[in-house]
Amino acid sequence: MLLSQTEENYLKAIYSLGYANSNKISTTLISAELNTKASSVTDMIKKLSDKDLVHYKKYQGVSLTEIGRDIAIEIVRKHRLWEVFLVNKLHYNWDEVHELAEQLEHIKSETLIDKLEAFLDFPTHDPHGDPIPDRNGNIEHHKNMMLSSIENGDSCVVIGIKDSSDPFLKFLDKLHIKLGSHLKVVSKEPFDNSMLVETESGSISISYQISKNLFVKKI
Amino acid sequence: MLLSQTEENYLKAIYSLGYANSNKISTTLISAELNTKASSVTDMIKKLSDKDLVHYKKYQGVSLTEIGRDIAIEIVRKHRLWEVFLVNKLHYNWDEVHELAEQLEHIKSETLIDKLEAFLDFPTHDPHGDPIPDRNGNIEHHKNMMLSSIENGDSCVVIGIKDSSDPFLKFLDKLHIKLGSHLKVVSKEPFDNSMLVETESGSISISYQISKNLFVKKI
DNA sequence: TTTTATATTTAGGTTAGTCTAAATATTTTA
DNA sequence: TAAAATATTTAGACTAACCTAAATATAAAA
Repeated sequence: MLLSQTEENYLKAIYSLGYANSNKISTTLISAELNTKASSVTDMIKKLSDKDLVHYKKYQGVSLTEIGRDIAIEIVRKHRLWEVFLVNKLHYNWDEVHELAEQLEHIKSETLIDKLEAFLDFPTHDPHGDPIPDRNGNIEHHKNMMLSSIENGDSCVVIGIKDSSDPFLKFLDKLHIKLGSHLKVVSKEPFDNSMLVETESGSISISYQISKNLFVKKI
Repeated sequence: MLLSQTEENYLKAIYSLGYANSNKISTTLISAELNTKASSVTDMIKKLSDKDLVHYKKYQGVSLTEIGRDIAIEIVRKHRLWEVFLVNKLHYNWDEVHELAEQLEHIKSETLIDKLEAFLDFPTHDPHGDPIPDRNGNIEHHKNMMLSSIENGDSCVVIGIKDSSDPFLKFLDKLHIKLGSHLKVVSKEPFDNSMLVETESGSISISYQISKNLFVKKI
């Protein structure tokens, strides 16, 4: 199945939207994700449906077929492995790599990605803590524990970022919070759900906005 | 100047055709190089001319402007650095990397290629012996000495391949000839211009076809 | 449950890059 | 140098991916 970059981007968008939302994805959601118009999405969806990559009934939204999902996961795999390359080998910062990986993920080759994976020593997670699917499309599920759900007095390690947008990552840099950072919840403020947190470099106040976008593991 | 992949490919084609041929490149030559029709080339040339990337007068052929050549050289730089990455880091064979580099050379980034170059320890030549332009577009000129011009009894080292096509590279592999190989010309056959050559792994007969596609340095 | 608001699809148009076929230049050959 | 061959350009058409505006379907509110 030889797909255009655009087709691949649609599949990826439907895949990632399927996580946050139910299984049926609306035309408008996709158009928002891809910065296109709803009518363009309808066009493309018909095409993808003809190729049996999505299930589609007029006005009922879309979902990925098995083949469609396999392809989407492969693109995610490529994206995340390239991100590891850019950060670990070329020394980019974690907030600089997304756009570049969006380009690199579309490079077509039977062998490239497996060779890259070996070269990188089979990493399991990308620089934002997101799991990297293996070559068969198996992908670890994020345990859904956010910093916001940690109780007073408990400690945890940051293992992932939910919102990997540029400004959020830059903000975390400023707070000296990164993957692997140890955090101890000192107190929580019921009024605005903010929390006082002890980090390696001192105590800081963290808003609810932030705390519900950090994946953590209790220790 | 934000160019499409197609535009970049036209510039690259004109640049590399300009080497073998005179400075004015014909429509037909370009169409042969890019596997398109002459009429398509005319269309694109007008577009590139409007952008001041080529000099063009109807029926007179094209040549690159200074800007056009700068861009072409940058693409060549990207292509060759990616080839080094694929061979040195991902352990591809030298005959497997061209197509992949054709894709990778179009990745758009202000910083990527310089970081890649540093990561590769500033290589000066790609896996086929072609010189890598520096970031200012300076590129070493191949001294034009081919194996075919070496005299009886003289020795040389292979420093480059003129025709880097897949079958030719595979053939060299079979003869155990690679960059750095030492060759001694034992005798030349005036009839068909073939030559008897001593290599590290024995004596072989080399056709004129082959000998005029190998760049060498006398030792 | 009817009306209103919103979402989705259809119809028709645009641009980049390609094509074929026809028209026009240039070059070669006689 | 005139005729024939070849090269180049123009004209008109196609596809992918997008758009706007209008039409239709679904969902929400009165």
